[in-house]
Amino acid sequence: MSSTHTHSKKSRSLTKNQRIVLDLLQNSGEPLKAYFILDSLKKEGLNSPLQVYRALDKLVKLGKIHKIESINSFIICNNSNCASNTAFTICERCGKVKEIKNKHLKDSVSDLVKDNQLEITRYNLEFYVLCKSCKIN
Amino acid sequence: MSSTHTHSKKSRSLTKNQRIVLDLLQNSGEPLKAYFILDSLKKEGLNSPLQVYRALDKLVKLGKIHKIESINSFIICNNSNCASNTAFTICERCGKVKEIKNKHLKDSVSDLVKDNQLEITRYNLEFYVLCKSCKIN
DNA sequence: CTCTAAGTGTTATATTATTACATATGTAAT
DNA sequence: ATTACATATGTAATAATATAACACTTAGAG
Repeated sequence: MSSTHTHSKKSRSLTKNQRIVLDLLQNSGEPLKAYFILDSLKKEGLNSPLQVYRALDKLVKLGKIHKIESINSFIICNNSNCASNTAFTICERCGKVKEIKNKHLKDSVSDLVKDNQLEITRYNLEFYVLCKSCKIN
Repeated sequence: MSSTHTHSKKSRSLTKNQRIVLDLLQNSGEPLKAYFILDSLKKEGLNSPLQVYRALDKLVKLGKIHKIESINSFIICNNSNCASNTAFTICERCGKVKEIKNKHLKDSVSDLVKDNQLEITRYNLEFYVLCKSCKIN
């Protein structure tokens, strides 16, 4: 169908499936599970787990989303360019997840990685916390 | 049966299932998957996944083993008392996993956690690396 | 001995993720 | 435009990982 709209030279533009999965994660802001994403996007035409996993894989590779390993969930990347490095806090009580934006923390990690002569290609840091509202109650 | 051997007051002694799972992980030294453990211990009398998962859960709680989230595997704890805090390197090429024993690194993490006013209850750090032998070849 | 917490054994099922294969699409080079 | 190639798609089947539910047993404290 008339594919003459402005797609210019950007081979980086996302496909339809990648787009709708990214949009959902963007709008949610929370970590979502693959099968929840599938259910949510049935009406958009997603029918099988594979369609979701393929989109997720691609988005992870592009650095647009992250996988939080310990809860098998995916979340939009809030940093402009964290590449494949991730750092999260996860509330042990309510499960709330936040990406750590703190540049100082990330720099510190980078430093201590160097100090310890680890040749790191990337890292995934999961800090379990008691979040503010859970601490109060 | 005669349970008159010296179990003294230590209610901390492991049960049979916990024991054989721990022994397997101890002897292996590598990360093992739950269903691999199940297969390996069929001859010892383990018949169902649940028996394995229950033993693993308990051993994790006791701090005797760790779960490496990103590969759904379990590994013996090499540190005397890392509680539930874990730090691993994972080779991106061969998959080899090593627990980071480096006290300096762990101290540094603790420090920067304090510096950043994160109230951490525990953490799981996964550093992806290119291990020595993979770097050479 | 009795109570209780923890562990066991088993079946069934839920959740998470991949394999395989045929088809379609986008991009670049001819 | 035609070919070639990498990437993406759609679909069905299945693999891999983990938990629920239930009846029963064991170990240790009082």
